[in-house]
Amino acid sequence: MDAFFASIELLRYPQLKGLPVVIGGGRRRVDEALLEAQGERALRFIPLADFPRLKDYVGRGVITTATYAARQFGVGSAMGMMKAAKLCPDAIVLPVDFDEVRKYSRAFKEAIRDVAPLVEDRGVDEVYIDFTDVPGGQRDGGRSLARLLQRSILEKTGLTCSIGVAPNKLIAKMASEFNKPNGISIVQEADLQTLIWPLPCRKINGIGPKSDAKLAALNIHTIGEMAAQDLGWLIDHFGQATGAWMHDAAWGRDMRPVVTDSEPVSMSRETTFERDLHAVRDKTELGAVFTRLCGRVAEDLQRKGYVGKTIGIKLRYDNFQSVTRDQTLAHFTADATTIRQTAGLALKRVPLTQKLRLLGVRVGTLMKAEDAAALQKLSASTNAAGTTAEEPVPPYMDQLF
DNA sequence: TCTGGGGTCCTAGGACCC
DNA sequence: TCTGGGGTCCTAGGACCC
Repeated sequence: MDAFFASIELLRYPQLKGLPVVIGGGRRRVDEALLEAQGERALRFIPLADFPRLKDYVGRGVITTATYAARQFGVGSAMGMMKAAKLCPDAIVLPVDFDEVRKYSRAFKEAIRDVAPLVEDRGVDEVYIDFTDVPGGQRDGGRSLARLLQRSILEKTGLTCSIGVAPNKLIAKMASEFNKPNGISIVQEADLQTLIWPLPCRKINGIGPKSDAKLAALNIHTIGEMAAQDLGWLIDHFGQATGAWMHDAAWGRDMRPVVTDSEPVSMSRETTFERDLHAVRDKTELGAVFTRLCGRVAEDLQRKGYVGKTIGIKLRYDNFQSVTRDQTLAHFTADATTIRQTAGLALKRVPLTQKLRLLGVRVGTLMKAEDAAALQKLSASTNAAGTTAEEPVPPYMDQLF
């Protein structure tokens, strides 16, 4: 989806069309005052001059999306708000409306599934579609179907998207970047040398800043240069798995299927404080935040019907260094109190002399709550038969089952 | 006035078991 | 007269993605 979060706000405030607008996180809702003063309904009609500007922003947020007009100023995703404010002080800044984002996310995916059912979720604003067997999918090298999808998404959401069509996910992802916004790009196997090889390695989904820097140090800057390396040489420098993957990627080879359903591995909640907190001096505040995070994770698990076995905490010191601690329970849980207690034990294993800027809680090794319940019953009956030692059922399981 | 939040996957070491 | 070869589970950190 093109500039997804920003485009959603533009539907609500059409008067912002063409202007530099950034959508930013941080819990300081810059438009709270506006909302209070005018009410949600009236906001649509407020004059431009009343919208909050980047230069007035206070807080530690980053930009999640910038409109194309804002990008002209060098402002982009993941950039700190304060830095962006220097580049484009008069850009209008709005907070992410998560409910609205989820709503449009569901809507555009539904529009796609109506046409092509094999869809892999890649986050709120991105999907892979396997349209090998969709009627008409092969016409025009896929262009007809891509156009149909764009039209249908626009009709149902008012939003535009960019589509890359290719023989596999790796190339399709790169192709989708070629014609933004509202573009279609078709890349066939024969186009590898002309369209893919000249690109910087960083364009490969999976090559991040670290790998890119390492490649650059080895004097490899383009995908073509990567493809020219021996498989053995890449393995020597990047290890068996990564080296082999890099070689395949550079040659446009990717056999990964489009995965239409997958189970979550972990659920987490984390927060960056408005100011750095000290474990001792700000003990009360920190404790309250910690408990709230545990409560929210528990809520998420219960709402989605999962239980987990590994409780983890994450914290980030004022120097931005992060540490994590894990603790695995004997039983699955989704109970806030159990999570809080276990996370508390994990927190005790971490040095707390330095100030903290972030605290997070995670629950991993997830299982569907109903499967865990079935498992519980099974082991209970085994116990009754006397084949296994009796295991006490911890109190939080009562609540669950 | 640096640097969000929610995820996945990989690696590597150690404990422990047979 | 020095110490195997699996396998699994757990933990910590880090790269990367949207």
